[in-house]
Amino acid sequence: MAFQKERSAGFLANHMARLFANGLQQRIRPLGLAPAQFMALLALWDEDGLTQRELVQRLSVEQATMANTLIRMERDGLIERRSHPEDGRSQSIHLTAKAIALREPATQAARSQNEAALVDLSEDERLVFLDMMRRAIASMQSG
Amino acid sequence: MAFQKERSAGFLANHMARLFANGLQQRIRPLGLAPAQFMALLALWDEDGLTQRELVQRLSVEQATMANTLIRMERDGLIERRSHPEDGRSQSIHLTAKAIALREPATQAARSQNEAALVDLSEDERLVFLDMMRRAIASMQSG
DNA sequence: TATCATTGCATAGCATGCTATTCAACTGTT
DNA sequence: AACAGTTGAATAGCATGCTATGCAATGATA
Repeated sequence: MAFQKERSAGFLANHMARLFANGLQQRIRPLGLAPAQFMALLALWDEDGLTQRELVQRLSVEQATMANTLIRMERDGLIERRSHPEDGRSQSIHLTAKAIALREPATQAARSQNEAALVDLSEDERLVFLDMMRRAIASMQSG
Repeated sequence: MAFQKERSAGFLANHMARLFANGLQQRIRPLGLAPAQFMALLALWDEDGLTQRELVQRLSVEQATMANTLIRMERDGLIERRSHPEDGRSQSIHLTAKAIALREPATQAARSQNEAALVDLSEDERLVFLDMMRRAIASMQSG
């Protein structure tokens, strides 16, 4: 029996995630944001002054990935780093006024992209869909 | 109302796709394959001798992305290019014996990864899940 | 206290994916 | 045949993500 990519959850997940990322990128590019920067901002809008390690935990990416994203965010004037008073190894990451001001337009762009993706699903189906994704994530994380 | 990433389809899709890719990578690394190479092989196992343009259409990636993947596949001895008899611009992409031999173990690895991801979903739920992903993909492609 | 392990972060190197650009080969039209 | 437009592919440049290393600061322990 042949392996059919259209019946493969992994293939579909990859394709879907690329479309999400591309769509979000189109919408937030005018704001001067890239998708991974937006993800980091989500965590920082919720709680400013996190350390790199805490961002890594909240976004489930590798430390090296976050380090590079933070370099680009600092370059783009979205964050500044302050030395941590209690631990000379770590820094706390703080939003600039520019980044704070982007909260509403950026989250609105993300909501708009989610809506575009789920437009064909009913309200009930959307809840089921999100739940199934969470369950797949949990299975892959534990396994 | 705050934007909550755990309720965002895009955020979950990104996370899920990364876990799929990482899991597949672990499983096919011993075969000397990378995830994007596996995706290209899926199309070529099904139909050998495709052109780069045809691969682009089947896998829904940009031409430049496929060009780079093919460079790595040629480097790794998975494909060879033959000049197209009817069009001097294009080449047909052919599998090597090495790539042909990888079909069974590689597709088995992918099936295994899909199973690990969906282990918590019933057979009916899996069908619903795949269908919802296809619908989200269709919505984002058309919109 | 001297040593060893752990932890937080930076860096190198690579794969994947994108946009933009370039170039050569093909097509169609005049 | 000559020109313009189209198409197939390569390349440059960048973002995101990963693994593997290295290093300095911290902690724990003999």
